[in-house]
Amino acid sequence: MQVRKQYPFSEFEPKWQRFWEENQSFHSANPGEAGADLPKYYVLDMFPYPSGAGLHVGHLEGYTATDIVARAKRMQGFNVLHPMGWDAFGLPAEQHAIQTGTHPRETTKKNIANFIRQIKAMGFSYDWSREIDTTDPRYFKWTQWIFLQLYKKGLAYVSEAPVWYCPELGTVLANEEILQTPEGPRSERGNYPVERRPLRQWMLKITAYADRLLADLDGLDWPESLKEMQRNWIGRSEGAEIVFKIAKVSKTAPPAAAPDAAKLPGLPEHGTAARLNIKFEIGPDGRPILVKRDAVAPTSAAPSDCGGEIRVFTTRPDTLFGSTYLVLAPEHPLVDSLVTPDHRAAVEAYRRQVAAKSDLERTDLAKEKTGVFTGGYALHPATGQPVPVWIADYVLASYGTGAIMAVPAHDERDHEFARRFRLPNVKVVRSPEPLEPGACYTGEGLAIHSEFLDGLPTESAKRKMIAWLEANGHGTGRTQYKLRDWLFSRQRYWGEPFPITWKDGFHAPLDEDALPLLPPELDDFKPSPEGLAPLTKAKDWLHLPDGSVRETNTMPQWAGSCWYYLRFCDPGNDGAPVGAEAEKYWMGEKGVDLYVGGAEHAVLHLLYARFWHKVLFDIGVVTTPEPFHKLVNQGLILGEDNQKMSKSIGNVVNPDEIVGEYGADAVRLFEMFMGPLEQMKPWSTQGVEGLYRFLGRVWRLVAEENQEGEWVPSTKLTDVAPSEALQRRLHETIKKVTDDVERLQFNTAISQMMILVNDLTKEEERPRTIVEPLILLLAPFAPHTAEELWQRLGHPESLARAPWPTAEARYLEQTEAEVVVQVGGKLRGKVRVAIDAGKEAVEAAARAEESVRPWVEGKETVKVVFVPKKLINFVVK
RNA sequence: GGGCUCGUGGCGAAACGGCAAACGCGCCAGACUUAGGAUCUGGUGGAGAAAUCCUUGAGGGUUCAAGUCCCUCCGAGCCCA
Repeated sequence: MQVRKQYPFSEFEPKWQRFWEENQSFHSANPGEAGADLPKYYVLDMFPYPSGAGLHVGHLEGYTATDIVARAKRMQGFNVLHPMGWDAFGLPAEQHAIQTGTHPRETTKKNIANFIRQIKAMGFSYDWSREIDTTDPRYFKWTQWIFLQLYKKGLAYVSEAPVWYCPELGTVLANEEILQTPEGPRSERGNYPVERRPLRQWMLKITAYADRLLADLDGLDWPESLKEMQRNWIGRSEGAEIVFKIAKVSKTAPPAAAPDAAKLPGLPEHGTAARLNIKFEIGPDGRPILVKRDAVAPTSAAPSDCGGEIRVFTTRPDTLFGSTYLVLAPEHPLVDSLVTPDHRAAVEAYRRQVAAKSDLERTDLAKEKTGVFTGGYALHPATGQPVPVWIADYVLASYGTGAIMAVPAHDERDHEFARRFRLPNVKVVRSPEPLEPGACYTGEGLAIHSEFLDGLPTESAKRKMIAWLEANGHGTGRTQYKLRDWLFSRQRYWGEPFPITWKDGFHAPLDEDALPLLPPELDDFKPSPEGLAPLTKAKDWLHLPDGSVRETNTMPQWAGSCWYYLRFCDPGNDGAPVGAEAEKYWMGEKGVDLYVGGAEHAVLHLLYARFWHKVLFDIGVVTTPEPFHKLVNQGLILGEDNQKMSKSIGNVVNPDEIVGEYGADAVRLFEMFMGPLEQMKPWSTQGVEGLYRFLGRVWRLVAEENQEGEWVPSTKLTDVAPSEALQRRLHETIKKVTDDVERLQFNTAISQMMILVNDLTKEEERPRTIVEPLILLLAPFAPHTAEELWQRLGHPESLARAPWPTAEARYLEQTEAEVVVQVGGKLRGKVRVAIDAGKEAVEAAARAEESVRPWVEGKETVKVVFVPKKLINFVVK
């Protein structure tokens, strides 16, 4: 049964969408165009991956929030940049291509068309002339160009890195597609086992920017929790790298000869590992592990590989004298040369045991520390005494140098391990307060039992130890980052090809005027069984006349999203990623003024984009060091059952249906009314109905239905002068809505408009001078309804750029105030007094108040607290 | 295990240290109606006949005054390990 609509949204919503499109109502003026003299405001959504599933209500939340800001700012006299585009390279379309043979371009095109339909049905005020698509050659030409700039600055290098490979699917997978399960790592798709395989990879040297990425966080208007996540991800720790000489090696195993690289699984046919200065050893699992990387960019982070000494990293060099043993990661390359014959069996057994464990088991579930003694010893650099070398899985090969000096007295994990294996414990820091005997103290204090450090507080002890290490050649001060270089290549078809060729084992960049480099046409998108990229199949494309071959990896999906906000400023520019003038105007001092998107991008996208932006800043393409000034994460929208929306539970809300039933404006309002933008909150279709009713009430302020069922001007809407109370309510509303939009508190802005509408509904005659500003305030939230009512009120022009109402102080002024009377902090009554009444006057009025008198009479008043216009509190005995 | 965020009616939520629960959903009653799952009006945290008392995860503290600030604990979520 078709329920009668309260207002004809299904007629006027498409009508205004058409109007806005035909009139280009939301065109943003670039420098040189009319309108560019206005101050700019850049409000950006994280552009979506156009999936086959279409938009969900979570997208709509962020998009509605930014749209409200964009529309309000336009009315407030800003030249607003509010664009939309497509992060359209990606795995699902390629996976679909592998299964069906449909070219990813076709799937992508179809999905984008669907997204556009859904977005336009919501009435978002995007400037569609700026639409960009990362898979468009006119766009990725510049993605490739930026890669070349990174390459030329030495920030792109080749390495041999292990990647996840799934034999069952015949493809490599990104980290995000791997699930950690109790049975070990598995593919998200299909739940097949996956394994690490070393493949030639491009890396981007984001670590070179670690310090700036960390330092510049401070000036950003981002959620503190998000900044903290980035800080943790970068993971800067200051300390020292300390060298322990190996005391005696009972059996020196000759280093495993580098096997013929071409025979290694997964190496490209034109593999040139040896010339790339890549060296392998055979790991404990029989697989090759990388020990040395590309000579183009040697990294100092490689585990110590020159036998004879063990390098450890510590943040507490001041505790060196308390170090009683060393621990290597079981995978550490030095283990083989350290282990003595009588310990070899135990070490091998332990390594097998560790290899079988998932990372989860190694860390979280491993309550009891495990490890074995290698039989080997190292010399303590300060005391010259031999210290035993153990291996244990609580030390990870991938962090620091893959080796630690254990200080049981002052590190929890070392303490636990030492107790379990009865290793000695030497206290070298005195805690300011006495501790229980045998306790582990990890805080700061004065150094003891540390010879030349004795008596120094921790900070100076650290400095002095580093100086001593450096002076005596036992180590150096060092800053360590958890952040590692960015693995930038994928063995995929549907991504940007690298503008790189190979010849005789050397890579060379393509000329900039050869860009864009298009991917070859293929009809089979499967990677080869060895995990080679699909591009290797396109022999014509691969081989160049001069005998060189093209790079066959493609860039990851992150690449296109690293700079799209710049392209929006100047999308048609054929000579540069963004023109200088457009960049200067739109990216201004603060870059993007407001950026809204999901918290799932808190680290990767936002860190990668900041990195690229800084590189572009260094080469003069952009004028600010940071891209996004203010960032807000919209909260997740749960299903009506309070669970995460998922197909399998069947609680997914389809926006098309809801929009069809209640209209886009009701959905927009509800999305904002649910609660604070940043908060996680459940969907409620009944709640949409509430906002639908609200819009119906607003509609009926202006229009009423006649006998024929037509909407005609309401007879109750008149030119009567508003009451003082109504006038005040309007100006309160203007003030609150204006402030709340600025603070992105849309839920309370809507509440305030509801209060005004409720007041108006009760009036026999509704003054036009109140209703008109209300419609303008509502316009950013419910633009179709507002436009339609604005027109019905007799305005020929769209209100998209109508001036925003201003709250006038004279209507907000009060002559009287209601003062709360408390006795002993409890509410006992209220008195109305003149707005400027002083303490004495209010006290007298309060004491005279009937409801108050019994509580104060006959009692001694100790104190009277008076807050003008608010409260008076009698403290009695 | 560590870090961060958060616990308020039946539900979503409001609340510069100053009247807890605005606004909406739901529910109850009334009006208008042939009708109401439309609209309009009123009510709606708990106990109590009332005066009044109790109430913001639990417990403590600071303050004339605490949902809000501080400490301990419990629980949830996110991130990291």
